[in-house]
Amino acid sequence: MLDDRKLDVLRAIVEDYVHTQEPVGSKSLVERHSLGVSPATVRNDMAALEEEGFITQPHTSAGRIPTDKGYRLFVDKLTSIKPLSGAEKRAIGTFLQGAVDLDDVVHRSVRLLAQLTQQVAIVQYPTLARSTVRHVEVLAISPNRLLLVLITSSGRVEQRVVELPKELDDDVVGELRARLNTAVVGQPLAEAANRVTMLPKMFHRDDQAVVAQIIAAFAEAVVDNRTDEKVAIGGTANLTRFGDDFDRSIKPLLEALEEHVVLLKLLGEATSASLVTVRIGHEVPLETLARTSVVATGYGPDQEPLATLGVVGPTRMDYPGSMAAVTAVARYVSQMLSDA
Amino acid sequence: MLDDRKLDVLRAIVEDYVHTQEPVGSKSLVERHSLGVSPATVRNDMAALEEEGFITQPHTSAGRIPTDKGYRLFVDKLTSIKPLSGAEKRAIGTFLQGAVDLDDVVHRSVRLLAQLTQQVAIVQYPTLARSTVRHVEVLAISPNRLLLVLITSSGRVEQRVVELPKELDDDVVGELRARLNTAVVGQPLAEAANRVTMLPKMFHRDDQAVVAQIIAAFAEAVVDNRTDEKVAIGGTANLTRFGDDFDRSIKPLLEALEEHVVLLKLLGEATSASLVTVRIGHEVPLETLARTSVVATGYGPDQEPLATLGVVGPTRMDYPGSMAAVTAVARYVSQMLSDA
DNA sequence: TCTTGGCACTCCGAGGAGCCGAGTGCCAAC
DNA sequence: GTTGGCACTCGGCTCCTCGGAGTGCCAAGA
Repeated sequence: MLDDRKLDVLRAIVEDYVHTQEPVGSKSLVERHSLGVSPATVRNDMAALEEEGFITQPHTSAGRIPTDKGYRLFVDKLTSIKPLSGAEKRAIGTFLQGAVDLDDVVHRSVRLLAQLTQQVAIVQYPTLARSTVRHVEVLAISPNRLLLVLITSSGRVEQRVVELPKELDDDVVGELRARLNTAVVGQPLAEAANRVTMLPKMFHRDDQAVVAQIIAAFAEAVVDNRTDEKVAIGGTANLTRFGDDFDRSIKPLLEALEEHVVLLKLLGEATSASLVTVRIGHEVPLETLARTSVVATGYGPDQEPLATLGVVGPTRMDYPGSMAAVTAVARYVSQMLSDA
Repeated sequence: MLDDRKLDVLRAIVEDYVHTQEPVGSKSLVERHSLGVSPATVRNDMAALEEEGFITQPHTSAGRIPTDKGYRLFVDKLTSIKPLSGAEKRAIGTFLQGAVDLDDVVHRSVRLLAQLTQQVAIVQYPTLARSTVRHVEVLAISPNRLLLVLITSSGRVEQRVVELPKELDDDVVGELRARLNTAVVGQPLAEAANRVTMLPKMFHRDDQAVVAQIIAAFAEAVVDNRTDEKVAIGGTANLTRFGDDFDRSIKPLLEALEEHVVLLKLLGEATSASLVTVRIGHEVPLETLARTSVVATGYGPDQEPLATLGVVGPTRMDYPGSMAAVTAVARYVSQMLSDA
């Protein structure tokens, strides 16, 4: 039904349309690609492809543009991730080199990704959920104020200030620190909250109320999944490059970018670090973004996907290039996290 | 030269134009405002105002629109900051209530500001430069890795991981922590770096090299002014509301929003917390943003402006409203920082 | 001297006609 | 199955017209 030449035609249409952003006709197609057949033949193939729903024409007597289904086939079957140029690889290395902390890594990654793909880039912070507690610190920063610092295996540092109803002895603070650490260090965060519930009982009766309060704050800091919701965004200026027909999609996209919760839905679950997920047009879980595609992949140290990163752009985008950039950046970042 | 009525006319023009976004003519002006004179008279005044450069007409036989100079006069002389409605005040309170840490405060502020003004909001993180050291913590998080945590009076927490060439005794770490704290607690950050230079000499000869390295990392973390450059942005989706003629300004603005360094130039120096700065059109320090205005003010605990926050929008914006929102949010945030 | 009504003039922008060209579908021939 | 030919469609460009909003100026009135 769809022989090789028809697929070639589809591929050519996608490539041309992505490049020119204009409906592509049979004549220009045979001119720009050496298909070895005449425009009339291509027209026949196009009719077949349209019949199958892979392409469509904006109006009679215009060229064809790919449908979401067409892009889908293109991504699945007709292209492979194109390797990055040496220059690009080097750019990734130098760009990410010299990041001083997790924050820095994330920020550099978004910028890099935005620049490589000329699209909007999104990088989710490594989720706390699957990482473990590396250290907990308890500090009295003033007589009736305590600072809890939680350091995770993914290099993330969470802090929380706790107001105390009464002053706490240094000894008690020290004891608390020791007990907290023995209880939770090495534990996954999900588990940590459970491990500390019994701690207050181990303190002197007079202190139990206060300690319980601190522990509660700690548990909250651990459980609180706001941390998972943290994302960095870059390349919004590229939105203007999408131009013309995509204009009306800019607003909903900008709105989505502001709502981190929505954004994470866009990115989707962190998939294995080596797989890249492509969602095209209506496959995106937001009706308002029907003309938008998302290319994303998971990343994290030791092949374990802790978070997701990716790019967002018009359905008419350079899929091979984006997929290559996304996977490459994910690989580099994962590696940096493994080292750290 | 410019009698009261002419100023009234200018005010009316600005208000109408901001409201309708269309050039305003003499007739509609007398209809919508009770100026007590005929359109012909208004026309004469308009001619005078145009002569002086306060208004202009996009083309012959169109209404008038304010020039930057006109907005300037409007902001300086013709309007006062309009008080927020009770609902808005309450919104500010509830919105900022329950912020758990500095990060949270900043993010909530920026969202709030964007929502109140329906424009793009920018909030700079409190600069470290003028705050003082509240506490320094030194933690061995693994045998040859140390974590430095720096807590500032503005509630900000900076951390830095230091790789050690050799293992350090717990005693030494403890000593280092103690010495560091006595040396720098209460000092302004700018001073802190100087205070620690002599510290390594106070340690046992064997440890001096390692300690020097740690101290260097500490000094770097303190001096490093990347922290000043941190800003939060919100309300970019509002960009699409500006519409029509502002469209071509969107791209440069988005680009500026991505470059935090540029952004800070936009916001300008942190002024006294009670003063609000307005930059109109070409007064903005970026030629590409000639159709853009910035309303900003400093904020910080105890009337001391540590950072700047504000909104960015088209020159044709609601200045009184924006000024009110900016000052109100700044006041609330400052208060929260004082409490904390 | 300022204000007002009147009047001629300008010019933008909406709406419509007409043309051009790219592109299609179909058909008959190879 | 492929190709050239041909009639047809229709969007977009240009050109034109026309109405209306708005102006500037002037002469008369307060």
